[in-house]
Amino acid sequence: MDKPPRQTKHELFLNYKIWLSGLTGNGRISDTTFALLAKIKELGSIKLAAQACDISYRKAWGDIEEAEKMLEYQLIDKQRGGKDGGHSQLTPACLKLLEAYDALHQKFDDSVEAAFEDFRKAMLTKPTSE
Amino acid sequence: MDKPPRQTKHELFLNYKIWLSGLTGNGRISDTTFALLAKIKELGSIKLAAQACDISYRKAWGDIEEAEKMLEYQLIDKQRGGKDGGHSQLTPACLKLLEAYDALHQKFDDSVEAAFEDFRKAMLTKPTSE
DNA sequence: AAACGATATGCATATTTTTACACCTCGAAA
DNA sequence: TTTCGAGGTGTAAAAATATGCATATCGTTT
Repeated sequence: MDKPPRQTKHELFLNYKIWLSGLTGNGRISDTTFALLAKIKELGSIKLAAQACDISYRKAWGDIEEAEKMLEYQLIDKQRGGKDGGHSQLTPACLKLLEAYDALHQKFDDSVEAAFEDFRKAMLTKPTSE
Repeated sequence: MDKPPRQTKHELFLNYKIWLSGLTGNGRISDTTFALLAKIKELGSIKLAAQACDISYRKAWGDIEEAEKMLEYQLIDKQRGGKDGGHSQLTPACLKLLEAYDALHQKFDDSVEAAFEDFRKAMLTKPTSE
């Protein structure tokens, strides 16, 4: 789920993770949840998306429930029943959120790139105090 | 330990965490470990620093060991024995690392501020697809 | 050489997070 | 009206993390 980290001297890598939370702090929409949403958009099913993301259906469902409770709006239009059992698709609000998050993530990547480059350079200099 | 998150519409907050890892991925130097190192620098003792950071000595020691194993160089000069029992101080290499990390974190904060502002604005617009 | 207190370490016990599994619900299509 | 398979839900098991506790080690100071 996490982006492949960047290397520096001493075989050191920088990693990061971002997530959204509500006021109370309990409840979060993590990277993995967004990945799940993206897969639901692609595959049209929570079950298939969970499999694709290599997490249990139970966790997938719980994460979505938590996110919807936190945001206080629907992320997914869920259709149950039918010969095919059912299917799911993202709500317009969810698509918007997903887009905004993707853009946010991209900006993060760029920023991290720059910041880590400075870090790498700093690690090549002598310490200011002994 | 994590920075206080920023708010947007829907009482939404952005959180993030950064950490360093080695090649294998097992082993990490987290924000809390850097905070611990900073406290050791300030207090001259792993025990006191662990108390100040509100973590167990056991965890503090484990985190340091893990970090040193990962980096393959000493972060702390540990002195055992003596009337006072012993004390610890950061190595020059650790001081350098700490400085570089602090700068990295600051740049990160600034970038996050800007990126989240864009995110917040994006969330106020209509979705591109229905 | 005895004492003191922080470093050092194993291990058993929480706590948190994730998975596994059982079982029910739904409703279009056969 | 029966069937089918995904949606939906509780709960126990498992895995990953963190904590607590006991105990040994070290070496300067007294």
